[in-house]
Amino acid sequence: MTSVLSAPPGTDPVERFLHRLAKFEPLEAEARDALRRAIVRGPLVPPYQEVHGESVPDVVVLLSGWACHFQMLGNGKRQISTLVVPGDFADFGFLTGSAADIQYVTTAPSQFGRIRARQFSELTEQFPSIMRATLKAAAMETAIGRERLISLGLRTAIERLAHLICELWWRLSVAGLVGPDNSFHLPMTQAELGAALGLSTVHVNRTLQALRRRDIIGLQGGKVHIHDLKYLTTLSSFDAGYLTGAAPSRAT
Amino acid sequence: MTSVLSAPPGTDPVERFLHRLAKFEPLEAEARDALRRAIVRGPLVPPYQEVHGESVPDVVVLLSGWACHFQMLGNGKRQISTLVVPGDFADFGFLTGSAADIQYVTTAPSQFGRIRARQFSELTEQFPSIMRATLKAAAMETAIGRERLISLGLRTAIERLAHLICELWWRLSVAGLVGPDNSFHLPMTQAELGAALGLSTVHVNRTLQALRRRDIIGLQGGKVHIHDLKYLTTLSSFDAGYLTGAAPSRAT
DNA sequence: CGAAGTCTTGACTAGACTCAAGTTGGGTGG
DNA sequence: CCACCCAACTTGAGTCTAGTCAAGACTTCG
Repeated sequence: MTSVLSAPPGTDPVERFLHRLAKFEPLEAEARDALRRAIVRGPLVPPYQEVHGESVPDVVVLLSGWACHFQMLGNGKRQISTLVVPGDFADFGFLTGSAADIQYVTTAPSQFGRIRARQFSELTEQFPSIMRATLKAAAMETAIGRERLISLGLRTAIERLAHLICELWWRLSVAGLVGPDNSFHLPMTQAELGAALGLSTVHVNRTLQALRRRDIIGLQGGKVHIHDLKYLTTLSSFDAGYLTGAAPSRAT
Repeated sequence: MTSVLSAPPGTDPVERFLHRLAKFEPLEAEARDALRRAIVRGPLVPPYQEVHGESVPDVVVLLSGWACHFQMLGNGKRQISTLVVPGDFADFGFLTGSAADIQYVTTAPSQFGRIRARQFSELTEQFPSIMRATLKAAAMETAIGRERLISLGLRTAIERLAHLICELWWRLSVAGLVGPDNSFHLPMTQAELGAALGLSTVHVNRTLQALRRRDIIGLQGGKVHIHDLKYLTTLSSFDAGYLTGAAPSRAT
C-alpha cells in the first residue's frame, strides 16, 4: 500500500509543498532551491479568516491548516467548491494574471506561503519544469471539481460523503498527513460538510451516523478514523485515477 | 445590449474561434495569422461520435456543431460535465501534455479544427499572448464548472434549467450564434439535459413544461426561443460575471 | 457558570425519482 | 405513398430521499 504513496516528506511544510509539486513533474534540484528561496512564509492566520482575491495575483500556497473556496447565493445558501489541503495552491488565479476570481476561508489555524507574481514568472522561465508541474496541479484541481460534480449529479448522500472521505484520505496521504491508523484531521463542521456536498446539515448528521453505526468510520473532534477503507471505496465507487494523472479506468 | 457582445465575427468558424480567443487576450495580427495557418480543419463528424483522448494531445477546437464531456458510473448513469460550443477548445489536456483525460461525444454534426501539439507550443513561444489567451480560456472553463457545481448543489430543477439556458444564451451570443429573436440551436435531448443538470429525464420534461406554460421559453426541434430573458435571469440568479473574466458581483 | 456554536433527534413536507403506459414525429423500406 | 419503427417526448401514479422546522443535548471556552 505504501508503495503508491511513497515516503512522505519531512515535517517542514515548504518541503511538503515541494514534494507534492515534484510529484506532478520532476523538479531539478536547482528549481527546488529557487522555489525554497522564493517562498515567503506568512503568519499563522486564525480560523474563519476570509481571504479575498487581490488585484496583485501572487502565488499563494497553503502550507498548513485548511481552507475552502465557496460562493454564496442571494438566499444566503453557500456552496463550497474546493477544499484546499496543505501543499495545495490556494488558487490558480495567478496563472491568468487576472485578479483572483475566488474567495476562500480558512477553517483551521493556517499558514500560507507566498511567491511574488513577478518572481514566479521569472522562475517558470528559468525552469519550465515548474510551469509544467503547476499546470498539472491546476489540471488535477479541475479533475477534482469534475469528480465533485459527478457526486452532486448522481451519487446519494451516503455515497457523496464516502467519496469525499476517500478523496481526502488519498490527498492527505500524498501530503503525509494520514496517520498509520488511517486517521486524519478534518477541521470542518457538519454544516460545512453539507455546504461542500450539497446536503443539509441535518442530513449530513444522519448520514454520518449511518456510517458510524456500520462501523465504517469514526468522526469526532475534527478527526476521522477510517475503519473500513475498502467498504468506503466500493460504496462510493471511488477511483483515485483522477488524483494521479493516470488514465481513467472508469466505466466499461 | 449589443455593446457587451460586440459585433460577432463573420461566418467562418475559424474566424469565430480567433474572435473568441482574442476576447480573452488581444492577439497581434501576426499571431492570428499564424493560428489561421496552423489550424487544420477536420471532416464533418456525425452525431454521437465518441472522441477519445489520444496519447498525442493535439490542440482540438470545436469549429461547428456541439459536443459534451461526460463520465459514466458503474450503474450506467451518466453525468455530462462540460458543454462544448463552437469556438471552444474541445479539452485542455494539451496544456499538461499528458494524455487527454477526458472523453467527449458530439451531439450534432460537428467539425473540429486541430493544431499539432509541437506546432502549438512553438506558437506560444513566439506569441506569448496566445498562451495567455489559452490559459484564460481554461480559467473560464473552470469557472463554468464551478457555476455548474453551484447549480447542482443549491439550485432547484427549474433554476438549474433556467441557469443553463442563460449560460448558453450568453456563450452563444459571444460566438455569434444567437438569432435576433433570442433563439439558438440546442442539439440535446431531454435525457442529455438531465445528464447535464443532474435530473431525471422525466423531471426535465416537466420542468421544461413549467417554463413553457409560463411562456418564458419555447423549445422544439432542438431550437430554443427565449421569450423572457429577464425572468430567466432573475429566476436562476444568473450573473454573467464568470463568463467575462470580470470581478464577480455575487453575494453581498 | 453561562453562552454560543455544534451536534443530535423527531415529525412533517416536498422536490425529484421510478415505473409504466401512452403519444408524437421523423425516417425507412416495401 | 403509405405502413411501420424507433427514438424522443409526454403523462400519471406512487415512492422515497433529502429538506425544513423545531426542540433539546453536548462541548468548548471565556
